[in-house]
Amino acid sequence: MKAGATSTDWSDRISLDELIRTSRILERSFYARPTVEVARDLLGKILVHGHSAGRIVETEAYLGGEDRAAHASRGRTARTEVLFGPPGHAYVFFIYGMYECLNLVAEPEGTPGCVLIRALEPLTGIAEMRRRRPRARRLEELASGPGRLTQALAITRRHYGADVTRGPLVVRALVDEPPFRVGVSPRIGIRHCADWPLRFFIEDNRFVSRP
DNA sequence: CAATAGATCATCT
DNA sequence: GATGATCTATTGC
Repeated sequence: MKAGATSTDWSDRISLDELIRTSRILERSFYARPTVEVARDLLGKILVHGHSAGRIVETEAYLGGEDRAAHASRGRTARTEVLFGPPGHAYVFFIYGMYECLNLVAEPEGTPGCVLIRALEPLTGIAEMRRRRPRARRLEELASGPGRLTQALAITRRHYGADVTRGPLVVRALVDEPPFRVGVSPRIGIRHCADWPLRFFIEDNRFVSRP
């Protein structure tokens, strides 16, 4: 693909078999670190659900305590419970009456913090993703956005609390991860702490939700 | 292009 | 009863 072009090539970039053969599941210790580090290091990792998978190209860190944009800063409730539990689990919430957002819990158990997955570069199971998001006209519209990627990978609130170190929803690391530059910016679509630099993305990647 | 309205519900005030 | 970590279609320049 040439830089600047958009893609209407809907074929898989790699087979699921080869993807699994050339990657390893991220263990829980990866997530048991400061949220900002986990958010940055999740870039380039592979999110797999069933037969569909995509490369994480954009994330945001949501902290506890002073971070009023984070759900956890409002305290421990039924919804935010998983944020205070052990790392490496999914925090999925419903918003705007229509969309689900996927987060991965970070920090050691007892300390809240999570990483919002904001955009994926589709790799495998693209036909399946397209079936779930028929409105996507280009590959760039398939999973670039927090509401879009959960639709594309069929992730719902049923995955609330799911262990992403095992099971159908997992995150893997390529053994030979291609190098990339990391960009940093304020988070998108929030009202509190709107200038904190907690959004991370792969520079010059066409699948980032907003350049 | 950019700006804006509408969809629609869990959670909290 | 208001708000929100969004997306899409539509309108207007």
